[in-house]
Amino acid sequence: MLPIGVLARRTGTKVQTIRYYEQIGLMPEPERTEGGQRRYANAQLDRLAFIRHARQLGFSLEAIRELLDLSDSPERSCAEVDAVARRQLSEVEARLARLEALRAELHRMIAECHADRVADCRILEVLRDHEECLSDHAAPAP
Amino acid sequence: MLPIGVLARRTGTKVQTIRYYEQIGLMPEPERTEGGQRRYANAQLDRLAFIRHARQLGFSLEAIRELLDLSDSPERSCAEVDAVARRQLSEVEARLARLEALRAELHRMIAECHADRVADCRILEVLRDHEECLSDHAAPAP
DNA sequence: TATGGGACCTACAGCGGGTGTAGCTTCAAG
DNA sequence: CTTGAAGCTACACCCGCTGTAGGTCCCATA
Repeated sequence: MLPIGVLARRTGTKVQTIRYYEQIGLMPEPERTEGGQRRYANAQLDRLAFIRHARQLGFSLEAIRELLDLSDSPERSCAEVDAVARRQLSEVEARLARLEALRAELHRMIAECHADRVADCRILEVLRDHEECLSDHAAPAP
Repeated sequence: MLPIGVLARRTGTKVQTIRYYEQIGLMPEPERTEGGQRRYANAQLDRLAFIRHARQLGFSLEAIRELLDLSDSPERSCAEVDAVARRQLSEVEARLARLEALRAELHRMIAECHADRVADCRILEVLRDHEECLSDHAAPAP
């Protein structure tokens, strides 16, 4: 039975984050010592590792909740898991596309500026005047 | 003198967002009618357009504050403006790199899964077991 | 000039996904 | 038995907004 700090170290999570996951129902309430401290079984360690890994891949906590639910019913079709992963992939691809447009615009802005004084700075000019901007870029990555 | 709603429409900003910018000191306090409603001059319209455009390019409100300050002193060197833009560019590039790694991993996960049942799903397996993962990916885009 | 209804006002709560702090209590090694 | 690290709860805060409640103002039309 592991105390929360060990769980934290082994999964690269902050202690507060683990308590936060418990609060939002992503981690189950663990056993407690007589003094009220949390003690985790190995299953909880695995679950937390799963959560962290999915977070690193950019899955939202809601998507992770869904994946965990699915993973608890091993006889069901894995098409749903596939769908969650594909959705995540297309979100990542959308963000990539937006960021690539931003990179291009920033590049252009910077390359165009050969001024010395702020008054003649192309960068500020482009920011001031949307017309000078090539893309009508979408919002930045969330 | 424009009421807040007109400013909002012309810059594609929500009314609440403009009030929020005022609250955090990014937009100046405008004049008011006798009844207490905000009335903006054209300079404020330009300033808001600048802010929105910079936001679309992914600049943080802090960076925008810096750019606005710089743009208020036209005799200064524009090297500082350049630095802010380059910083933004490298942040965008870092996010791009991370997202590209994530995309590759998600692709691989999805491609490898030919299972029917959740029990044999490769996607969940990879998520469960970090060792199966190629990259030791950084955190997702913030 | 009265009225109606859209636009405006303030104040505050909430989103996601945590992080940080204060002020305690508990655990375990020496 | 002491001590200090680690744990506990409760709450505030980060960013960048967005939404809501409950009220007030403005101005075009009748």
